[in-house]
Amino acid sequence: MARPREFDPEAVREAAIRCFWTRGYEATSIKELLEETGLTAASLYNAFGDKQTLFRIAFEHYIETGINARLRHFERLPPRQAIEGFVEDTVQRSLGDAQHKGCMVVNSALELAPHDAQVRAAITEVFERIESFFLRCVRAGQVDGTINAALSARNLARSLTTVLMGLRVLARVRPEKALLEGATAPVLALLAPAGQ
Amino acid sequence: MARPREFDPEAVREAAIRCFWTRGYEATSIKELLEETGLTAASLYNAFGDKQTLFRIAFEHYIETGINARLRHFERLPPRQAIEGFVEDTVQRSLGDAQHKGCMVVNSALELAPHDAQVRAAITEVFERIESFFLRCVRAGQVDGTINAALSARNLARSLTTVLMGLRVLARVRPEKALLEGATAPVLALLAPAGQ
DNA sequence: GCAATTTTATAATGATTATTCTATAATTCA
DNA sequence: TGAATTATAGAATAATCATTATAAAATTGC
Repeated sequence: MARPREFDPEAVREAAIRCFWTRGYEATSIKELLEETGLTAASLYNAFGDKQTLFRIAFEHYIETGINARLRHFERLPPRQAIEGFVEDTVQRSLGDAQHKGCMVVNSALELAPHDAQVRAAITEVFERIESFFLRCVRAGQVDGTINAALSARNLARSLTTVLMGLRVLARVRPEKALLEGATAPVLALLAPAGQ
Repeated sequence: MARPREFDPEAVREAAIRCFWTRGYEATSIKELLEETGLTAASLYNAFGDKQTLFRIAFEHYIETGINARLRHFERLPPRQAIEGFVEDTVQRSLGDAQHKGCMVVNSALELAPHDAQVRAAITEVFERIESFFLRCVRAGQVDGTINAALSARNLARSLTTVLMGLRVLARVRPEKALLEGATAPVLALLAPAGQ
């Protein structure tokens, strides 16, 4: 019933993710977004509202593809392997991240969460989802004997979540293999049943 | 030999720390700094150079008082207590931080380190200092029998450092006592010698 | 008290910020 | 084909950004 848009909204969303992920929210200007997306200001505002709305759209999609999809993937593995796999995958991603972009959720947790209730709510949800992923794995592993049943499952899950966040911080400054792998080793070793 | 300045440079530095700590570098405007310090633009630029220089001065002082002084304090305790004390102190600080400002070093690690080599160098130094504090404590504790000697001291130190960073991230979003204390418990329990 | 020097206050600077206005182009339904 | 609708391009907007120019004020050594 009207002129069709010339751009692909998904490609624009991906370009927005690249911008906000690399520089953060404040440091990304509309000008940069226009250059990266190839849109004009009018098209971007017409299609996405304002900068804040575009960020939220990009952020939600990052959470879905960068966090939720990964959790669903590792959740299918046996519990001990699911935990190790998710942690090791995070280390690998950090080491392979040539631009040191880190994790967009962790970055936003520091830049935006304290001053933006909506972003904080989204991040809280992510953190709780990661914690409960670990919690389910630990409990299942304690049942099938692959994880030490003497430890508090809840605290272990929280500790694993915390290590994950800490890795993302360290990696933005010192993305060194020995450091990141060394940091995870004692916590992963802690999972081992008492006998072994 | 000339007109004396009317302001106290140390008070200005403290005001700058408050601004940059609360909002970060980019989000803090010169206007805010002038309001918080009570200075005029001419005075601030005359005395401190530009925004970047003022940040560096504030940041260096934060590192000295907020990190180095604390490390020196806990370093005097017996090794196991030094580790536990430093970690628990960090948890307490996070819980008592009504504005959720977090740690200025961790905040800057994400906002500035990837794009500012000088800041990255300062933060790398801090992270290495924390790691070597933990390393000295772990080794001493393994010698005096208060820490499990079967574990890799280097990896334990790295793990403790990582947990510390992770706490600062979590606390900016979910500053809950049970969460932060629960997250540290397994790693601190890990230190216990095999017998106990 | 005067010259020299530095700090102040005020205003102005040019650049960049996010956002919107105007007009034209491209489509669909009738 | 024409009316309605939406997308585009390009320029304009007002606000804010960090920084500096100008000139008056306050001190010291002489």
